[in-house]
Amino acid sequence: MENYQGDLADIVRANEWWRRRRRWRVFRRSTGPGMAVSEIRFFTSSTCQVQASLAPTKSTIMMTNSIGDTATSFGGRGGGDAEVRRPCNNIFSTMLQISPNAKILPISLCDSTVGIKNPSLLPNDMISTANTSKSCLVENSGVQISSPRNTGIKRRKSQAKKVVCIPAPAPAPAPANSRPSTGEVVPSDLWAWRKYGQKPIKGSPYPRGYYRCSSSKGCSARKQVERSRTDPNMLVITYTSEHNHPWPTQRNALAGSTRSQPPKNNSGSKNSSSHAQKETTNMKEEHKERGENTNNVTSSIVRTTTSGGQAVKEEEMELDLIHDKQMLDMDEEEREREREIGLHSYRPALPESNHEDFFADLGEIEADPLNLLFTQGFSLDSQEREGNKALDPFTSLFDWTPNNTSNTSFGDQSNRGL
DNA sequence: CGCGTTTGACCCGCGC
DNA sequence: GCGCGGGTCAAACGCG
Repeated sequence: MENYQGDLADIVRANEWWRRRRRWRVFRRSTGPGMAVSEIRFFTSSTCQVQASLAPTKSTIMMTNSIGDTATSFGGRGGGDAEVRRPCNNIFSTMLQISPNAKILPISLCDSTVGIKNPSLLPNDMISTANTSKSCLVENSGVQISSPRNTGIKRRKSQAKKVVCIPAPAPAPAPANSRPSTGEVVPSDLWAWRKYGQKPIKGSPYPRGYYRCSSSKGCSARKQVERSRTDPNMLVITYTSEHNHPWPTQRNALAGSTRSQPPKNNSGSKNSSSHAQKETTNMKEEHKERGENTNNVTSSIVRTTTSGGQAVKEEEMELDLIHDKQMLDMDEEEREREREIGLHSYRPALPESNHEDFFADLGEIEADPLNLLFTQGFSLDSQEREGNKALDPFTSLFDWTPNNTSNTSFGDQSNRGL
């Protein structure tokens, strides 16, 4: 019960994030690169309140919620006012809207000082507070880079890396019929990862898991997963190296995801489009069986420690890929609604220089099963979702209200071992 | 058989 | 030089 509020916040925070990503895409296309987010933090709950007051020389937005989390601030220039207050009776209902007159300086979402592409654009106080973000608190100094011991490349050298904070799924109890799990419950992403090690980290009660990409042989991409020592509710995922292969159109059969899931209620479908859905269905059922309070949602608060913007681009691609697919899957009416909303909302921006390449690259990305995972929840209105629950148990994950939070789940889509 | 996790051992960079 | 701590390897084993 202690995690209750935090989990709710996680869900809504994730919702906000995904919402924003979707809108931003529309927004960028409709208004050009003039407006971008300078800094944002989300502390939301069942009731979201967003206020924006944008003075000619400085803008400030305050967000408050019903559980006492506060304070989102933006800095920048421009004029205009915006105020949005709407109840979050559904996690998809919350949106942050800002006057189109607002002009906000561009940096990446949840960047810390090391991630801000152009810190000079930010007020000093904002830079300093970025490091204290409750929702994205990472120990920058703790990130170290590894390289194969036989490559001759020295370890701990600075190297492209990305640090992603997500709300940590509730630790999954080890299944009775298997070896106990000692690792994290890692939300799936679009790649297939194979765990190759785990180490206890000094000063942290939580071990760090080491994963490498198993989507393609020879891919040097790696990631480390650990709970934030400062905020155990957050998972810190550090990506290192780049994938040297295209996006997997289908995740490797069992890669880091479903092996432990109880199986086979045999819808029989083995096609790729049902894969993610199958995963989440299984995981949800698993949680149901355990009677867990599973409110966690995969969120995405991204920060990068690279300077060239490449890593950011990749991360944004990962996430926007999902959005794009969502857009494709939306019916026309929904898309129209998205466009309208998009004109009055904003989302974090990529570094200005990457806009063109970024969108160009998007075209090369293929659909991924995970898209479907999100698409269901985002593209249907509540009535439609209600009607689809029977077909897609996962859909109900997103049909969140303050009254039914005890049976939703999202985060625990990785296997038992993590 | 292929792919996954687990886990102890080993390697290596870094600080003292 | 030495010890510590983090990163990786690889054997053992599970699962489909």
